[in-house]
Order: sequence, then structure tokens, then C-alpha cells
Amino acid sequence: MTENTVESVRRALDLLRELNRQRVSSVRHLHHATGLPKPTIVRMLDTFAALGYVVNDRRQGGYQVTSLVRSLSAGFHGDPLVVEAARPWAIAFTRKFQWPVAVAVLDRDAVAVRFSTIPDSPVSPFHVTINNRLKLMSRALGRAYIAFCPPNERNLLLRMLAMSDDPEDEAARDRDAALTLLAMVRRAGFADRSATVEPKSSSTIAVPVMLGRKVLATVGVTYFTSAIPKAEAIARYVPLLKEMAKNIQTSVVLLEQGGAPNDGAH
Amino acid sequence: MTENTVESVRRALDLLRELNRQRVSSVRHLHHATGLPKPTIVRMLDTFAALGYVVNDRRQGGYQVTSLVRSLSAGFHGDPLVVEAARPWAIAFTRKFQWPVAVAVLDRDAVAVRFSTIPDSPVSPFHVTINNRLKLMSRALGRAYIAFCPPNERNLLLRMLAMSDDPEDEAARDRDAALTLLAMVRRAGFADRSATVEPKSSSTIAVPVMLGRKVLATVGVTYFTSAIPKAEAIARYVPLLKEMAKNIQTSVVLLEQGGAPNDGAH
DNA sequence: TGTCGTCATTCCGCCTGACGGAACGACGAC
DNA sequence: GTCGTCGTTCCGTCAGGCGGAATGACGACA
Repeated sequence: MTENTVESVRRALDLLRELNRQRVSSVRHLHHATGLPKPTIVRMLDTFAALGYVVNDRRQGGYQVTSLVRSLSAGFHGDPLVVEAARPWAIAFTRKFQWPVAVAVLDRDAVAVRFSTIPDSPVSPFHVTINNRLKLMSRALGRAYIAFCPPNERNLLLRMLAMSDDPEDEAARDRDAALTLLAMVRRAGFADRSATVEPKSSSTIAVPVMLGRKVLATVGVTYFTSAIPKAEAIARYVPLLKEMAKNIQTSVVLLEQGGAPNDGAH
Repeated sequence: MTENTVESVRRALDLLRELNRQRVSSVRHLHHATGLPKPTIVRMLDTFAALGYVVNDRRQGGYQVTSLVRSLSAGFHGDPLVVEAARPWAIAFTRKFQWPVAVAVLDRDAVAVRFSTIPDSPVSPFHVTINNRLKLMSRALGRAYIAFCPPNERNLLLRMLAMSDDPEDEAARDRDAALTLLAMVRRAGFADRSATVEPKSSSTIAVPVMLGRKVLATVGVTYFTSAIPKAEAIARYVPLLKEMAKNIQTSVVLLEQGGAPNDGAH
């Protein structure tokens, strides 16, 4: 890394980020994920625990972060309003249905996950994917964006993707086929993940959060393909996702107006 | 600190927490706040910057955290639903009126700040107070809680406070005087900070977020006493705080119902 | 333009703090 | 009771982190 930085601190922050990627982390998992020797990991974890950021509970299966970690990010509030508005709805969805929800916004030629309820989900072994950029043509959250955004924006995005050499953008090079695929997504009313990308053990269904003709964000639910057949997942969760997206849209409108729900002026 | 922890990591996390307490931090400020020598601070900051957590911009006046810090806390989602529901409303309030807003919930015999828009406020030199416990009889957010909660709960809290030897709990020892003070707060419809506690350069006005007869949370706005006279602050912001509290309450109801605003079933 | 004060940054000799392989303890499966 | 695996502890080693002093940058002021 760059000259004159503190290697112990780099290691500690890598470890802390990994701790935040699932609800509970074992020493074995952290060893695999970071490559650090276990004595080093335990020493770092003891340091986090002494400061209150982490607790260790063998009954829970390992180490987990505490509410104090919020003080390490409290100074950053740069998410769009739609992400803030989406948070409570996503949390409520996961509480009710157990599967984790992600909220993503456009980030250049992909969508970036800005909120995830993976840590809230009791059935999810998935990793928190905050800041992960998801491709527009292969990932559900991305496809939901590019399918439902205005045609001018879609054309621009397809031109950007056509110039990419990323294999996951390859679908954008055959423009007619891409437009046909996206038309199918619009007709279906939701997007799912391409069958050609990993992981195969799970799948994601996503819908857009619209404001007028604009896509503000996309929201998706991820589930194990072995736990529920795809057709059943679609039948059950697409209506619920659409309802949640509608609620998020309404929250955004109310927040921007500063008005009250059930306002007589409507 | 405890045996076998990593001192460099403890220092780094102290520094990172301080960086999160205001929008921009100078090396001088960080030196005063943490006691670390400046070369140590610069080396740590270079480490954070190399990893992407911090940027340095002399034009901005120093160092500030980036969106990546969210990955250091993304695994913790333990806030009550009312705090999640309150977040976007608090952010919208600060964008509109500039003064920072805090959201607090009961935490044993005090209220704890669970969300603050201090980093979003352009006029605020206040420090983010996430996790700070604020006393029930002397702080606005605390007083708003104990004044408006159900009588049984208030009696229990007053008994707990009467046994405390904290000077800020002293007002609870004269039960009749305490009840009189709290009755005045209820009549006024809002709480402010006791004139006997620091800092004197600022003040806070707070109101409860009610659900039925329960107080879910309290929300308050903090302002410079030199920038706006108290009477004017009250006249201007109390109605706005009440409106925001009402919106938060409605959001909580909708989230718990999973229903849509303007639902025809009403 | 030159000087001054203050802040940020760099240098580098020092030494102790962090390291990690080996060993040990705990625990569940068989 | 034995075994495998995971978590934890030990401790000799050495290089990583330290911080006072020096230097650079910059704005205020005459």
C-alpha cells in the first residue's frame, strides 16, 4: 500500500468491514475472508470488544458488531432521500417475510447497493453488499433500472455498456436483443437475475421505485433457490415488492412536500 | 486498556469516531480532541485515505469521511422502527431549516440519541451525539419524554431518578416540584433545556412522537442562542417540530400496517 | 514585497508493540 | 474414550509505529 500508512490499522478496518457483512462471524470465517492469522484476528477482536464495538458470544456462534459501530459512520449522510425513505420499509419487509431486501441507485453504468437488510434477516447467509456495483444487464436490481428508466436514458446507458469489455455487459452489444429482453422485463413488471451469473444458489427479484417517468431506485429481495421455487417466489414476492415500492414512492413525495399523509388538501 | 489489545487500532478508531462528529475536521482539531501527536494523526489519516474512508481537501478546510464508512457499520440495524421512520423526516427538516435535529429513545433512566442530522447542517458546529445519554429532567429530549409518557411510567422514572446521585437528576428529588415542572411542559406542548446545564451557547427544543398514550421517541432541534432569540425559536420551530413528529407517527403506523397512504379503506 | 504566526506535513532514530507458529483448551461427533 | 476442529494463549522476534524537531505552505499585515 502507499508509503507511511499503518498496516495494523489497515488490517483492523478490513476485519471490521468483514464483521459487518454478516450478523455473526466466526474466527474461522474471518480467517478465510481476510487471510489474517487467527492470533492476529483474536487480538484485533479483543481490541474492538474492549472499545465496545463488538461482542463475543459462543452461544450466538461468534462475534458480532454492536450499536456503537454507528459512531464510525454517523458523520456520513450522503444517501439520496429515496434511500432514506426506503430504509424503514425494507426493514419492515424483512421482519415480515425474513428474506433480505436491497436498495440500489444508479452509479454511472451500474447500480450501487446503498442499503441492505441482510444483517436483519434470520435466514440469510448472504453478505452485506453495501457499495457493491451491480451490472445493468445481468443483475436483477440493475435490470429493473435499465428496463424501466426513460427511453433516452436507456439508450445512453446501452451505448455506454456496448463499449464495456466486462463480460456481464456483453448482453448490451446486441442492441436489438437487449431491447427485446428489456421489453420482456417491462411486460413482466419485474426483473430477475440472469441465469448465467453466480451465485446459482440464490436469486433476486427486483422492481423500480418510480417518480413520474424517472427511476429513483430499485428494490429487490434475494432468496435461496433451494428453499422456494422461482415461480412461487415470483407469485408471492413480486406483488409485495411492488407494494413496498409504491409505499417508498409515496414517502418520497410526502418528504419532498413536507406534507402530512391523509392531508385534506388532496 | 485491557491486556493484549492493539494500541494503534484503539487510536485509529478514536480518531475515526472524532472524524465522524463533524462534517470537516482539521488536524489541529483532531489533535485537541484526541490528544494524539500531529504526525501520528497524519499517518492515521493517510491510512484512512488510502483505504477510501476519508478525503483531504484544503479548500474544504480539512479531512472528511466518505460514503465508504457506511461499510463499517452496515451490519448493525438495531434501531427501533420509529428511529428508522424518523430519519428521512429529520434529514428533510435540516435541509429546509438548516438547524440540526436529533432523535432519541428511552434508555433506562435517560434518553439516548439514536439519530442526528448534525453532519447535514451547514450552520452547525455541534458534535454528533449518537449514543449520548441525555438526562430526563434537564435535557430537552429527556424532558419531552418524561413529561408526555404515561403517568405510571413517569412515576417509575421519577423514583429511579430520585435514587440517582447525578447532579442533573437532582430535580427529581423534590417530587412535587418535578411534577409541577413537567405539567408546565405538557401545557406548553414542548420541552426545552434547563437553564442550569451547559452549553449555554446553544439551546434545544423537543417534542414527543406519540403512539396512542406511549412516547415512541422524542425529536428536537438545536440552535445557537446568539443567532435567534428563544421566544422566536419557539414560535417558529415548535409548530414545525410537532408537524414532523406527526409525520413520523403516521409513518410508523403505515409501516406497521404495511398499508399505503391515502388508502381508500380509511 | 517581506515578515510573521500558525497550521500541515515530513524526517528519521529509537524501541516497544504487534506479530504468528506452536501449543493448548474446549467441545461436539462418533 | 478418541478424534477432529475450532477458539484461545504463549512468547521470542523484529520491524512497524512512534513523536520531537524541522520544514513547507499559506494567509494576514505593514
